[in-house]
Amino acid sequence: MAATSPRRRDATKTRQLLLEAALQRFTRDGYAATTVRDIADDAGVNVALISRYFKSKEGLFEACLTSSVDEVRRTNGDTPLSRTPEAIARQIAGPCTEGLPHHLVLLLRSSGDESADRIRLDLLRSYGQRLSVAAGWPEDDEEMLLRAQIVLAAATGIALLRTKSGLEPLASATAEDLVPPLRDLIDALLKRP
Amino acid sequence: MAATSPRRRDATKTRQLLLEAALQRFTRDGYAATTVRDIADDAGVNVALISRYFKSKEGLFEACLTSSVDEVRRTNGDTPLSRTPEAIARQIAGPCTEGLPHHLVLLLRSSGDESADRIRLDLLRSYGQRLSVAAGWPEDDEEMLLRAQIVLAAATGIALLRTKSGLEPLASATAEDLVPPLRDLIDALLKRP
DNA sequence: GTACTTGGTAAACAGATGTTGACTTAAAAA
DNA sequence: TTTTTAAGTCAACATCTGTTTACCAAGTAC
Repeated sequence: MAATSPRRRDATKTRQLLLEAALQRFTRDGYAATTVRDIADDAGVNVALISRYFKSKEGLFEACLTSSVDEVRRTNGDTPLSRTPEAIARQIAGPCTEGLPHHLVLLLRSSGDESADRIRLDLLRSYGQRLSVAAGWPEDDEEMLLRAQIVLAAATGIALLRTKSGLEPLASATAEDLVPPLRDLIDALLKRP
Repeated sequence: MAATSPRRRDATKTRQLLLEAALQRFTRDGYAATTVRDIADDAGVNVALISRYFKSKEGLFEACLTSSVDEVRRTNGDTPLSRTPEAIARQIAGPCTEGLPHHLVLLLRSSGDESADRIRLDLLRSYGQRLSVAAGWPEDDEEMLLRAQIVLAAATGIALLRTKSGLEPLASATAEDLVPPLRDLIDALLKRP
């Protein structure tokens, strides 16, 4: 089957549609406030297909989470510290204007499921460590790890506050607006003396 | 009725019990994931009393929100900038060890209700403004207001990450651990040149 | 003690929600 | 064309959730 002739019935395509719709809903409204019927309607497919392709609502949530984790890893993978403020600013500010979901915000959503929580924790931990190391600190420096995690927390907090409350001027600040303060923040927390 | 001889049937007392239980649940699990039966069980009272004393689940949530807003206003009311890091650190770190709810985290919870969202937004806005002014900036400085709101976002992000994910060392950092990085963060974002 | 007010309880309700199984139909294989 | 496989639909289910109503009982006033 050539990629140019799309089947009218395409399992992978509808799976993708469901994943994207779920990503948006879960990120914006959280796990509990989102119904499978909402997601299915957004995707324009039948509700029963969620159970078919993802086994359950929780399965779909986990799929969203891993997809989001991959995206974050891919986007901010090997950014040097000097470019971290821009990377974070783009991560925070970019999606809001493009209608895409905030990957960082999804990381704060919880289904109460244990395996989902582990996925989330793994990313947060490794990302914090990467940040600390990128700043030029030894891997086992607990104090700097704490500071790196505070940077992470700040980034997620900003992303969340932007989407949840229309707090101005934060809510509609552009990536360019966010870079200078983020640079100050990151420098203050991670810069070597 | 003397305060020393508690009535076995005390409306204000059970109202308070419900409020405290709800505060804890809403803060920890969010609005949608919390059921009125959970709250009633925690408080050790009948479910129907929620509708009686707070009209509805949303009414109870709003009561929690205003109570939390008052608490935040009372605690961090007129703190000068020099003592802000300690105040925030205590706000973030204190409750976690005492089993009390994180007022900052509740501010990120949403019921989808409009009036609740306005309460939340009002506090965030005024708090951001107060922070900017406390740092010695004119009230209408948009750029500094943005920076103040980023401080606010960082604080809430930290509080949220501490409660939601067991991200170490952030999750079990004491108030004393948090003060130095928070001071660096606040100084970097708000200090006059 | 009796009447009355009020705090509390229990059961039932209507609607929503996640999930399942039987059925239909489009596409591919024969 | 006929058969077979897979994608999608539909309706029902069991359960959960917020709310209401009717009822009970403790405390107060008479």
